[in-house]
Amino acid sequence: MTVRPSLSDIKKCSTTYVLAINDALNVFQGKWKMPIIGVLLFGKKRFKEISHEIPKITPRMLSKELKDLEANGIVKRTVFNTMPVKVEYELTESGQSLHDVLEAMIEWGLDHRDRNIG
Amino acid sequence: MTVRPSLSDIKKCSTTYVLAINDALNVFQGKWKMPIIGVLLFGKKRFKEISHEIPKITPRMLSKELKDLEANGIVKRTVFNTMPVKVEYELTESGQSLHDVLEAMIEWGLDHRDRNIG
DNA sequence: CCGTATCCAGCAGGATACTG
DNA sequence: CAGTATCCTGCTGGATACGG
Repeated sequence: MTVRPSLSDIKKCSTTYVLAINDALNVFQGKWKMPIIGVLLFGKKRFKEISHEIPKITPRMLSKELKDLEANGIVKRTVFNTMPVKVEYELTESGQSLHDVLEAMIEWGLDHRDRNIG
Repeated sequence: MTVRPSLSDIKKCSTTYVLAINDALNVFQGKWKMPIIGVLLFGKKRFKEISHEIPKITPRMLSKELKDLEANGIVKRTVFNTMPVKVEYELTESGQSLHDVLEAMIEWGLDHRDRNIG
């Protein structure tokens, strides 16, 4: 287990965390990547299943985003030579570790909506 | 304090959290918003100060992003009628509550870099 | 079932110069 | 100091149709 300075301790080296933020953003920025990761946090899924759980995503975008995520080591793709073909997507360790980020985002999203409506 | 289902409990209503994710993304998506919020988490700052702590950001982008954040209730802008003019930016309550999201992102960014290098 | 190909609009964001 | 104005490029992402 690595000991890491907390946010309030890195005041002095202010650009350090800006780089880390950019690393994170480069990986999951965009309209669809986080929703995809969110779906895959529940386990392996096939292309059609992911597509079905994310409203309005087109096959073009889903395909493209899955490739990006695979290239960044977030998602693993497995092809089964059955007939017809079966393809499964699952999160790598890196991908699974995005759980905390995603949960923080969801929590904040719900709170923010509460604040701006109720 | 509101009781909220954890990520693993909302499996059944799968689209609920997709909406929350989108709420969050709509607010802080983009190359500069999170870095700006990160800087402001350390306290009130003037335009020039923010600009100085975020490498490579142009005044055009900083101005635009600050306006967006203000419109979304994340940032508060205060003008002092001194000579020359002084303007201070600070986070609202909503903005401050992004602390957890940001810290999760930073933590993940550092870990991800470790994994892909060391 | 699991995608690709093609086309296209809109916007994010950079460069540069200028203003109250 | 705190921004605006203008111009421009490339990416993001939607629509639609087709292929292995």
